[in-house]
Amino acid sequence: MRWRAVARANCSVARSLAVVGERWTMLILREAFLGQRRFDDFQRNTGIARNILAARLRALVKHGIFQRARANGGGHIEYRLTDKGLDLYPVLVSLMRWGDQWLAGKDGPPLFLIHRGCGRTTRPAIVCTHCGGPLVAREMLAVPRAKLASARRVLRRAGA
Amino acid sequence: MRWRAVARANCSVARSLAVVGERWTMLILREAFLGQRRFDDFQRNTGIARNILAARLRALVKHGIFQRARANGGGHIEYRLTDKGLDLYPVLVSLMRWGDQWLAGKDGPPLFLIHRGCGRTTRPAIVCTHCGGPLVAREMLAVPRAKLASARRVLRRAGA
DNA sequence: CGGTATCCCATTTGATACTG
DNA sequence: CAGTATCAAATGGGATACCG
Repeated sequence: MRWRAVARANCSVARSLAVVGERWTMLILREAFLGQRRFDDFQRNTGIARNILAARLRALVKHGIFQRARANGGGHIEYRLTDKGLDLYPVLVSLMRWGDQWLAGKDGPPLFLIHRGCGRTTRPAIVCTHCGGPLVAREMLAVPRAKLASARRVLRRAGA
Repeated sequence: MRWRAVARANCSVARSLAVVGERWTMLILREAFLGQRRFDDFQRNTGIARNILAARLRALVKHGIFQRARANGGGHIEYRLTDKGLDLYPVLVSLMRWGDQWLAGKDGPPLFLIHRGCGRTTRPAIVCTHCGGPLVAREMLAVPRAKLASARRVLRRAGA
């Protein structure tokens, strides 16, 4: 299979990767979440080549992740995260958390996240929206929509 | 900058991407989380070229994400997720959720996640470990370790 | 089954220079 | 500032065949 076919796979992971899985794209998004909005700032902070950056930004705008606009007053050009773009935050945070946990030097994580709502530094976790418990891979079952009903039956019978 | 330098960036996102950010790698991991463990199954289910798959698996083993071993009884060869590998689950789930939300066809998401613990299908979310509230990008502040103390002061003074 | 070995092509990349 | 233009070099990708 060609990589390009991945965009049309019946899998949300594959489709997402087709949009944000290219090299550099996540680092551009990182900068965006850190507050950067301008071409040259993206360029400097990531070290990406200018032509590649231009291509990535174009694609991200096309996919509705950035909105390209002039700053207030008609100043410079800005790339602002749309709602669709902002919604990628969990992906970035998950990557960061994993790196914090498994790849950090002995100084520990370089960056901390403060949750304005509660004013605390937080180590975000992914949880079950029903029971609030942390989602651990081993406790999860992935079921294609067609098999949902039967999977539920089996689980119930098993006394879960 | 060269891409290779990214692995040594002082940023957990960049470092993580250096390990799992290559093309195909996430799709291999997806298969692993769906229960696959064998070369040919990875190959068939992802459509990746065999030589590339071999290279990716080698790298993932080297990075301690897979453990390569013979199946019980000395049968075939298996790639099993280590703890480090299993810990990538949130990354995969976040990608999947974003795709579910923004890229799914009109049939809706192709795959559902059942949390064995509570027996319900769940839509995982990333939350603050302190207050339990959902983490929304706009409500977060990223602070380099060196500026942690001052950032906290400012927040407190602001009455947050 | 679980890979290697080859070979070739396509794409990506990075550097640099240029422009309105 | 926000890009284009160009171009050489590197890498990655895919198909196929082969092997223990």
